[in-house]
Amino acid sequence: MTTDESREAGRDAVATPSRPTIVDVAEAAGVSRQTVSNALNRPHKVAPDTLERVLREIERLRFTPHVSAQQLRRRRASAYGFEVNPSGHRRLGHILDEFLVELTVSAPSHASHLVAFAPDPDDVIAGYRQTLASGLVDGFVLADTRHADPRPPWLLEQHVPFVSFGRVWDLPELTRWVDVDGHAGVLQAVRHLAEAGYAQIGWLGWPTGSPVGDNRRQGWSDGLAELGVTGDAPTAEAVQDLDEATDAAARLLDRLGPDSAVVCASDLLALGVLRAVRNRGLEPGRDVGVVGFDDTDVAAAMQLTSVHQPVAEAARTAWDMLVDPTTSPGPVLLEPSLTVRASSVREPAAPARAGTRPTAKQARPDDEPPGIRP
Amino acid sequence: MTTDESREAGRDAVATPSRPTIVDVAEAAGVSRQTVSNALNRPHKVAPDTLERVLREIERLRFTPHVSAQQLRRRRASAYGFEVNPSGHRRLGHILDEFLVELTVSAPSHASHLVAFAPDPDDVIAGYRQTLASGLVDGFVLADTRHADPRPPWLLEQHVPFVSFGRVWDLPELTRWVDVDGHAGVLQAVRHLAEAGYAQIGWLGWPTGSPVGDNRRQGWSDGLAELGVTGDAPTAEAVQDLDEATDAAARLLDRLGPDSAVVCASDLLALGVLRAVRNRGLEPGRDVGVVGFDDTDVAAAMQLTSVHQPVAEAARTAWDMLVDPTTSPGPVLLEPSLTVRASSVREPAAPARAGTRPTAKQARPDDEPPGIRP
DNA sequence: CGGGCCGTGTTGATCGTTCAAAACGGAACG
DNA sequence: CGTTCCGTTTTGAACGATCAACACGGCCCG
Repeated sequence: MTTDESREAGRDAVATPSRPTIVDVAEAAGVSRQTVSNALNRPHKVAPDTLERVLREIERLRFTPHVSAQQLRRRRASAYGFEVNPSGHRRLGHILDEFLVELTVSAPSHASHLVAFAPDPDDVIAGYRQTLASGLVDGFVLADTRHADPRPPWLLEQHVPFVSFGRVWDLPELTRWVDVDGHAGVLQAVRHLAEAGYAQIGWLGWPTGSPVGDNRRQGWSDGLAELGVTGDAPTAEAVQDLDEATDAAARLLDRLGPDSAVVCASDLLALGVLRAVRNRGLEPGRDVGVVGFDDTDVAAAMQLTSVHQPVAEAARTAWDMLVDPTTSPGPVLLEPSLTVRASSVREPAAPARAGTRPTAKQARPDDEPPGIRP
Repeated sequence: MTTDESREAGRDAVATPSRPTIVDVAEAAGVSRQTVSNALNRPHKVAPDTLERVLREIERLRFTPHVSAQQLRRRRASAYGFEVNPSGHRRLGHILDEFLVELTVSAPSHASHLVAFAPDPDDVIAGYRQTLASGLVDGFVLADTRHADPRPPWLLEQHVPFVSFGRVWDLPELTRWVDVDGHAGVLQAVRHLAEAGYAQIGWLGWPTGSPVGDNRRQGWSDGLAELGVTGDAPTAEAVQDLDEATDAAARLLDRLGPDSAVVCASDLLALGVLRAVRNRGLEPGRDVGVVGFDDTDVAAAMQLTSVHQPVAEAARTAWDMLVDPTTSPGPVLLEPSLTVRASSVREPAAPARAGTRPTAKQARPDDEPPGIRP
């Protein structure tokens, strides 16, 4: 057994600390390569005692199949690309970073992994084409889908598997996406505020035209309708800028009566409200209820009640739709939950307390980082 | 040429839209496989006219080498693992997410790519071992190194290539890391505040014992020494919690005179100062100077001056150290810059203005997100 | 009792590329 | 004119796994 000896020697010697291959396991277990392969991939086709013997040797030799070899032979990478965006990553909040983390966490349970890539902003499609053509990935997970997004049509045309976190707005016939129901989230917020006893509930959102923003605003007006509010309630608009948001919030507060509350399309807008409230010597929560959206770290830091997106669940759903195209092909709309903090609680002494809505949840201690992280 | 015909037919037919291989290019250019391979990997070993012909065919057929096949034959993945942490990702700020993005952006220029993985928190090393054993990666990029971190010793013992973003505290002999000079950053902050005219400069930091925090605090005391302050200046401590930070800041403000400023070990601590300042009816910047650390999105939103880490440069440096072990083996300590905003400017009318320190930079408009991002 | 079938295991071919070595043709040289 | 050498190109083998097909023995069945 020259091969055997040289291998064994090689493993012990300093020269070649090479990993064991399937052949090493086969020889050790006294079977052929294919049987080892079957033991891992089709255990039911292997006799029980043989199976046990092979698995024992696999364990003993710490054998792990070489992914590249598998990819080559199977003609499948079992990997998916995820675009990370070099620009715009200083946005408030990091839902997408969180989504990437959760995708990564769920990857092993689908025998897959995630490859990050950063396409050239001037030709995004080229980045996708290149990543795909190299055989590095089988498909993609899209996020941050926009109006007139070039990616979904191209992927569809190329028959490339993909899912999207966020509705694919331009292609209604495309159902392979998972999103968070912003409308429902804002509705919860309105109900919660009404229950907490605020007399009037205003809206601070983005200028109309953005699909996400319009959807959230609809949740607010539907919530008011549900409460029996008939006339038009006060609203204000601001783009994603704290100073503008503060000004808009101030105007909104002028038009709201005492004991009012404001629901916002984002945590940053809510931050503007907090600031405007404090500017006139009032206390968020006690005097004016405020609810944000996204439950970012800023919300946690500022004791801001906010609509929380179930990102981990979204990631799991995305994997399901991606790797098993037969099940759950349809769109999935996840219900967000409300993380209640001091900004929507009127009694100042009591700590943050959850509403009675089934989906409302209390801010848990581990929402805040436990230790010091620089 | 049966092979040729079937291939051509396969490409046109709906059945097999398979990617072109190196053999297709070879046949089209009238050379052998190896020559095509050489044209891409050793162009100098190919006759000029042949080279041109081959490259033209590569372009025409849109040939891209199959990464898995390369990895298998080269016995090298040209990929590196990056651990993403499922817990604790709700920390304030997202320096590490940003670092991941910048790593991804720089990856292609080193003919490499990044694979995200999430090890089991109960056995982190197992996750590293598994990822490595599968041949998916050649090494790792570490981040968030801690005291008593098990990863560096293990990687060293296994002779696995790695670099670290953040000093490897326990192994002084290990030099393969890049970090941001917190000491220098705080020093800049102190100089900037002194120049802006604040009479006294206090420190709000974490409890002593954390290497990062102690390093930053040292920058503050060295800065005061440089200014000729001899006695002990006021300091306070708080863990990473906004309420605690606010209380600590209030105590600190009691001990500081008028026209004072506070330098903080983190943006969250600085947020506490902002709050404490406003609680007593004062205005950050005009009445009390405040500087944070990390230049997170919160800092931008709250108009907080903060020490900015050159994350992109850190990522590039990390790649250099990782893939080319001959050059720059030593540790690299990068100089942060100061992003000046309203919280450290005394005249209320004037917009944020940079100090005269060469590394101080003004907050650029694109620090804030341009559009609406939900 | 011959043929088909089933459970189990083996062998040859293959995925697409690069390494190692050999082949080829022409120029330089003794 | 034979030999050596060099630049260029080609051929065989290998990386480590899986697919496809087949071999083998035992069992059932007509």
